[in-house]
Amino acid sequence: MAAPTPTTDIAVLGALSVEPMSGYELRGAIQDVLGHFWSESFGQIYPALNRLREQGLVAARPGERASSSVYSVTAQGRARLSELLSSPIRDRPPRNGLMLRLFFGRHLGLDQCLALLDETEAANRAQLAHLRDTQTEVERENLPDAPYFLITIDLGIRTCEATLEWVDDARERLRGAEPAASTRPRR
Amino acid sequence: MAAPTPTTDIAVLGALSVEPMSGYELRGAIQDVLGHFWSESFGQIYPALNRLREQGLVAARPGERASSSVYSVTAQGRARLSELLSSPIRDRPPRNGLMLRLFFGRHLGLDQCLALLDETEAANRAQLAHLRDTQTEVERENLPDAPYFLITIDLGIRTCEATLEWVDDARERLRGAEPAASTRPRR
DNA sequence: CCGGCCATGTAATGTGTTACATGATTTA
DNA sequence: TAAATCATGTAACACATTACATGGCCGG
Repeated sequence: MAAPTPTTDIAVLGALSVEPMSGYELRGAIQDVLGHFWSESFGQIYPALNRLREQGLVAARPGERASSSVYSVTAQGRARLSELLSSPIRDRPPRNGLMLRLFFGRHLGLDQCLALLDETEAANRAQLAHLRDTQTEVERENLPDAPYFLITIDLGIRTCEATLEWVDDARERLRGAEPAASTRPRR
Repeated sequence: MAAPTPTTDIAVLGALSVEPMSGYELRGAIQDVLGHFWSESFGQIYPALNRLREQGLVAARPGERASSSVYSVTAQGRARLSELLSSPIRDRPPRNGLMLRLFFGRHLGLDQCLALLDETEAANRAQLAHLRDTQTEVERENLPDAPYFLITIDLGIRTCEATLEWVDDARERLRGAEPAASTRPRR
């Protein structure tokens, strides 16, 4: 029902411009490589592929498996991609659940705030490791897109690093602000 | 129509717990103070306030103006806030339009990529200045919430700083990768 | 031969913004 | 007195996820 929006088209045309693949693989590729700043679900991808095919922006050829298709970008599709990339950026307003909870953390309690910081640390360490792996892989492959891929990865890495430094600092600050709260027994 | 979700309730109850205010002021407060990580529209706020009032979580008293109400959190509301703050975080998957465009920046062209970096720099400088102002203000007011407010502001500042450093680096990298493209006259 | 992955697709549902409608109050 | 701001609220729309449904293929 929901006609996918132009932004989904950018992700789909862009990913297919790097390498032709099936809708299923497309989802995986977007998750793996663009996962730290983008996401697409099957509910968006399949309708988008069909629509883009009807518009002549992608071409489908039978895949190895009977039920699968391999999609590739047509010349028109490349033109459309350039056009879409120039279109104004309209991001949804931010909604960061972690920050919201920490902001009102006084009502949550010190222990739970520290637990949130622990989770954040773990998530960012994992993310950082994944980004470094991807970085190494991209550097090895020597694609024409490499400089562009690498700067986006670099921002991800810097953001993770800044967040990890912040976690350490935030922990100390919260412990300092309410020294006895976490160890005080309930009377 | 759309029943506001629990996350809106956190923002509304949390903001009102700091200081009672009208729905209109609530929007402004969320924009000013939580704006770098959260957002609520009137279409969410007003239905939420009415629902929370029916549930006895907030109380409304007439404001200075005839058509306005000042909402404050009740004891039940405070309990509910603590509960909501402990609920699992379910963020929407990320969708960063800038990163998406830079990732496929080869199809956009060097000049437009550099323009995107310029916009990013300007936006982050402005954001950083605003965060520093807010930081100073919070430190001056000496609220019990201050430590929690300050750590969220600090993450914002660190993220801006990291992004600004990244912009410089990204510019150099892109210029180095396609040295002649930006100055080459069209034949 | 069965569990898990590959593969496609649709319908229902949730979530949230934008646009619209209305009117009081303040300020220039 | 006109424009801007304060103030509340609803309806329509846009966007995306989740759940569901279906079936082929492969390895153990």
